[in-house]
Amino acid sequence: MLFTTYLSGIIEFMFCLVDGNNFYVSCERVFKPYLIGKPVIVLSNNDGCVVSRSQEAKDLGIKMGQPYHQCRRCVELNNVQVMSSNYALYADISERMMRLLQTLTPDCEVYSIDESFLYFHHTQYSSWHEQGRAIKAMIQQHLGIPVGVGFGKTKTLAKLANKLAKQAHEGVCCIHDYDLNKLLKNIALEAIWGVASGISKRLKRQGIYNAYHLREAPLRIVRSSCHSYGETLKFELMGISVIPLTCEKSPNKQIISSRSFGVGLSDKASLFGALTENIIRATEKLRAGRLKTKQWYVFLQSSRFKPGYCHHGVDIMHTHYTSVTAEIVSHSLNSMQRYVTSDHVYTKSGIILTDLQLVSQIQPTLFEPSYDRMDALMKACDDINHKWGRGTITLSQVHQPKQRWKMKQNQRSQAYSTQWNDILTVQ
DNA sequence: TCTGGGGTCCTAGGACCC
DNA sequence: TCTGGGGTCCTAGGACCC
Repeated sequence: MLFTTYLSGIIEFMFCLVDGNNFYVSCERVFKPYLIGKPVIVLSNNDGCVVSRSQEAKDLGIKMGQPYHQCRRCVELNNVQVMSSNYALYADISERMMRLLQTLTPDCEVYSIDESFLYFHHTQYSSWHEQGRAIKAMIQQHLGIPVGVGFGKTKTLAKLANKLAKQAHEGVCCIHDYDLNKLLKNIALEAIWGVASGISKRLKRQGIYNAYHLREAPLRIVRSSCHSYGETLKFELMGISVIPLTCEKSPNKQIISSRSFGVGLSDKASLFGALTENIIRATEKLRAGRLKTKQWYVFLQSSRFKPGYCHHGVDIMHTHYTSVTAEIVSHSLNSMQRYVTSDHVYTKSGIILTDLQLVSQIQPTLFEPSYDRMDALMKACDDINHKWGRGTITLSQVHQPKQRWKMKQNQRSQAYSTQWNDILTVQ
């Protein structure tokens, strides 16, 4: 286990977590300023669940992950503005935000679409709080996105500081400016990064009820209930950095593409069309990561909320590494033939690519076919689709009749920053 | 009526070997 | 009647994250 040397007062380093507030809602507000100050929610694919809420919507009691149909009445009564998710827009704003943060320090780990860990050896400002205010102002000025900034001697403490920052510290908090003992006594276990109901239940059985208890608990106790994971949490809360910053993005270990249809489907053309769409998306990601796969899993499943739930999937082992869409489509559809009967009504399809390998590290076998021409063709298709928009060239021959599996996205905003046709017009 | 999607890491336990 | 011990590898499933 690696420990970062921590000599208080001699080395003044700090981890920092910058996190976009209500990120998807904030992205929508950048291009629709009339949404500012109003309750707004963003829905998941198929307009199924709530995945982002403005503060006003949170105050109305709308929960994260809540099915839309459950809060529809509240939405109507309070005139909540509802948006379908527009991931192209969020991903683009995210990329701009991360690029700005990378100008502050090379030690920057993009952790998710809306948050990054930064590591500072020292600050040129009068305090960490001032540094945080400067970061907030920079993101606000360049992108119009409000962020929270938290500082701590470990990633776990920075994460905690970020949470506190959003509650009552003008969006900035350095956790070491406060009486840490007192503070941790008021932090519930579930508020700690990496602790959810399962682990908290186990810790409570040992008499550990808050962050302070966990930090002070004997190693033997945390080990017995949570193995090395509990140990990591304890050290991180003590201010001893155990979870390192990982600036280099490691290659994916798996790639998933799955979608619900919105309606139940049982006809072969629609189901194979949906599966093909999944495979096209997954293989595009595969090639974008300069990877190939030798093993994958395709599946069809029915609604979990209806009686007679079924899940049918096939594990496919290929003879060699490939990233050719048509090849994966053809093997997958052949294997799924037996499950596509009129007896089954499915609502979701998907593919999981596993056994991924970087193209540069693949050792070809003596008897496998040459992929040079197919790889070149795939690259040309990807380039064209990237330049002229997804779907300009279809990567599979499967007949796609009415596209009944297409997502419901009734309230989607435009792709303001990634599609020429959607660019705002200034009068 | 309507209930998301995409990831990682860890552990227990089975299978197998000598 | 009594049925070893130590090791590796793989996988399913749990737990967590956003």
